[in-house]
Amino acid sequence: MSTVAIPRGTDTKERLLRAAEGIFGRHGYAGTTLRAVTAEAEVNLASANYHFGSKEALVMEMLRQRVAPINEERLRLLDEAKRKAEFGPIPLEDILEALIMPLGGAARGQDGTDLSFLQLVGRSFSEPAEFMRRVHDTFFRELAEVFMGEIRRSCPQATEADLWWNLHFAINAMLGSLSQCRRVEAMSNGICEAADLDGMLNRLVAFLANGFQANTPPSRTV
Amino acid sequence: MSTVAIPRGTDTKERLLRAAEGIFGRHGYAGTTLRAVTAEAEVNLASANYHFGSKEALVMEMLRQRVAPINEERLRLLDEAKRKAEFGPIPLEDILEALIMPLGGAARGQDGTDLSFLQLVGRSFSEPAEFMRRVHDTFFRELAEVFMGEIRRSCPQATEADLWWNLHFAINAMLGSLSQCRRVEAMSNGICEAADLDGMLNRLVAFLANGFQANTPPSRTV
DNA sequence: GTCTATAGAACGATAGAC
DNA sequence: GTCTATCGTTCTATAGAC
Repeated sequence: MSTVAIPRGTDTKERLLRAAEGIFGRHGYAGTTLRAVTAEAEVNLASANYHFGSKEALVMEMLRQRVAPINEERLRLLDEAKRKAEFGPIPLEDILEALIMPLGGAARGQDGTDLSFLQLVGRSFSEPAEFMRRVHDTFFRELAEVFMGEIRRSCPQATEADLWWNLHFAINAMLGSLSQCRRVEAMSNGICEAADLDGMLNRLVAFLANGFQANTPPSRTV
Repeated sequence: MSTVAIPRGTDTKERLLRAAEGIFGRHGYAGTTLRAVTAEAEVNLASANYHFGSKEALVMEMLRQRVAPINEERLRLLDEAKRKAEFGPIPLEDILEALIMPLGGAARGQDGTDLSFLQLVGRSFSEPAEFMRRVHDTFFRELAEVFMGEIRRSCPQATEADLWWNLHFAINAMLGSLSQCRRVEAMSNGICEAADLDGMLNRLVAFLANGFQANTPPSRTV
């Protein structure tokens, strides 16, 4: 059930955050109980409320600490790509790489690839809990604006609606495909391996870059 | 909070299924309580267990009744496209339309477009609950095999790994984008309208058809 | 089939000793 | 900061009257 045990010597607050990450990623917010978190963290039940005040605050803090560095890395890579393009339009592939690759980096811990982390990120986006959607929207909205600025410069022929729809499809394809990456193994009878993180991410970038070429389609009847 | 009231005269079992659909779509399995379902259905709390035996059985039955007709329609459209192509390779757009458009049809009830239904379908795929993933995999695996057969014939140049990865991306983009379609409105400041179901689905088909052109990408370092 | 009532377990949160 | 103990709530599920 548990993944890798949290090392001894880690203090209670940190143990709680790490345990919450695993449980929340596996069971979602409503399915996460403080009893399960404190058991996995091997700390007292009361310590969760002592350190964070509430279940909601614990999960929020966990999410914030995890998402913030990823977004920073995304902006760093985007900036790097901008300079590489000598401040002209950035190739679409490079923009998508800046968006996607930091997820791979964050999933690669010292104990090898941690696919459950991708599940965590995906779940945080599709959570039914209202407060979580609000926070995640806030996190993501700024980032989306910045990325959209570069995408717009790289696709001058597309309309605003084209661009936003395609970005919407790309974001959801990214989060869904990565968080559900175990399914592709079952579906393909093992032909595809989710553990090949680089292969997966490169394929995803290629798929989305192609998808982004789609513009307003002609009306279609089925 | 509630959507459209369930009409009078509907029998208890049906009322429960309809109410479960709304609540589950909005709050997920763990967040769905029989109290909320029976309250929305305006029936007695005990009736849920009387008619279905358990919360799990109720949600399963609701899902089964909803997903089965959609999959039938998908196969019907695929067959129609096959005949239209005179049993040669089907254009990729037509295959994707057969996969996607039935979701739009199912979301269009007599009371206009019901976007919460798309949320329900998306949620059923990303549910953390183990039993639900198992069932959904079963539902979907057969369908994926059939569709993959046609996709394979339409993309003879692609490797098996290419095809399965791209199908994986397409399925997740479809479910994620549709179930989270409200976000695109917020993100784009109203430029994109999720209520324009046809526009959304046509754009999605175009995006995914382009994405599918992507094959094994060259190794890439970031 | 539909109700009331409640069993029995799990939940988040907290009071208060150490 | 960490514990035990427990409060008050909510949950699924069921027993039993009608």
